[in-house]
Amino acid sequence: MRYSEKRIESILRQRGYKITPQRRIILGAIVGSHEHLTPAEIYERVCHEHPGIGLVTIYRTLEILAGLGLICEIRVAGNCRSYLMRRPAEHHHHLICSDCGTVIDFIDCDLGELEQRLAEETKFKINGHILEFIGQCRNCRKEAVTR
Amino acid sequence: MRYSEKRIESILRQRGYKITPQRRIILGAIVGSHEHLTPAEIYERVCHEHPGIGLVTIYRTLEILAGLGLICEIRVAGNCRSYLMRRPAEHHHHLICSDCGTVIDFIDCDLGELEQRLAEETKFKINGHILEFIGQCRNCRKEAVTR
DNA sequence: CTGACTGCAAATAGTTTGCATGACG
DNA sequence: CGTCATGCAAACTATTTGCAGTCAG
Repeated sequence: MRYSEKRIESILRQRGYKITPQRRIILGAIVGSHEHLTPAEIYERVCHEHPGIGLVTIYRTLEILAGLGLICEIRVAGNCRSYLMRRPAEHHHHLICSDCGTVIDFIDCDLGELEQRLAEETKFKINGHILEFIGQCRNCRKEAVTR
Repeated sequence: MRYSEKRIESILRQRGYKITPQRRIILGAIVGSHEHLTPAEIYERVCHEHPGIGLVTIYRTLEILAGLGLICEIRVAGNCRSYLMRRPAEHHHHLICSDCGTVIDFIDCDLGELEQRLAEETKFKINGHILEFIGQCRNCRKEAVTR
């Protein structure tokens, strides 16, 4: 259950954003990938189809999409962010390999009770949460052993 | 339950690191604060006591301390990291205000079962997790209303 | 003494902004 | 056609690295 490209375009149009070839191409790259992509990675992929596209445009497009909640932004080790198609309603989390950077998604977590308690104690209005497990994936475990 | 300055110095010495005045001052700043501090914030605080100390030295010291697990590194919105005294054994998490950046710590979470299930399913060796709730703190909620 | 540490300056990485040109609607 | 979007260049922020001088042990 992810938004289709068409669906996203229509949402953008509704909000008054224009559908430009660049935005189409960027969207295509994100929709067509199940991985997390950094702006730079998207840039590389997209250069083939549309040389001359600016990295800046990618940053700006990602910002809009993330602002509308159509993609989700995560922050991984190092200093860069990475974006991923959001699976709407399907709130999800990440399991990240600290060695190779592989990211696996999972959806269930049961934090409602904790969230409610925290909200009461702190008077925060809680809008969401980030849950990431960090570890070593199977491959990296093997390598670590044989090394 | 946090490490004392003395304790940290002795750990550093054990590992072959030298105890320099700069490291003492940096340590003092972290130990003396219950907030999360970015390298730049530490720099500012420390400048008064020791003008001429280099931001670089702070980065390098924080790297060592985090590497030894004596402080913990978090990544907040924006592109910067921030460090905090670690409370050893007292695994903790964050509640972050998306408006003003305030960070509140909390310690309990009950993810053991989920962690175990994920480990089985993915064959990861899970070493830890990051759990952060994002929301608006009481003050920022008020401001948002009156604005 | 000597290797580890410091601080400067410069390099790097990621991201943002100003601005003139271009194109969607 | 007006307004928003693009792409270049330059600015900015956070962080890292090279190097020569300095100091803890």
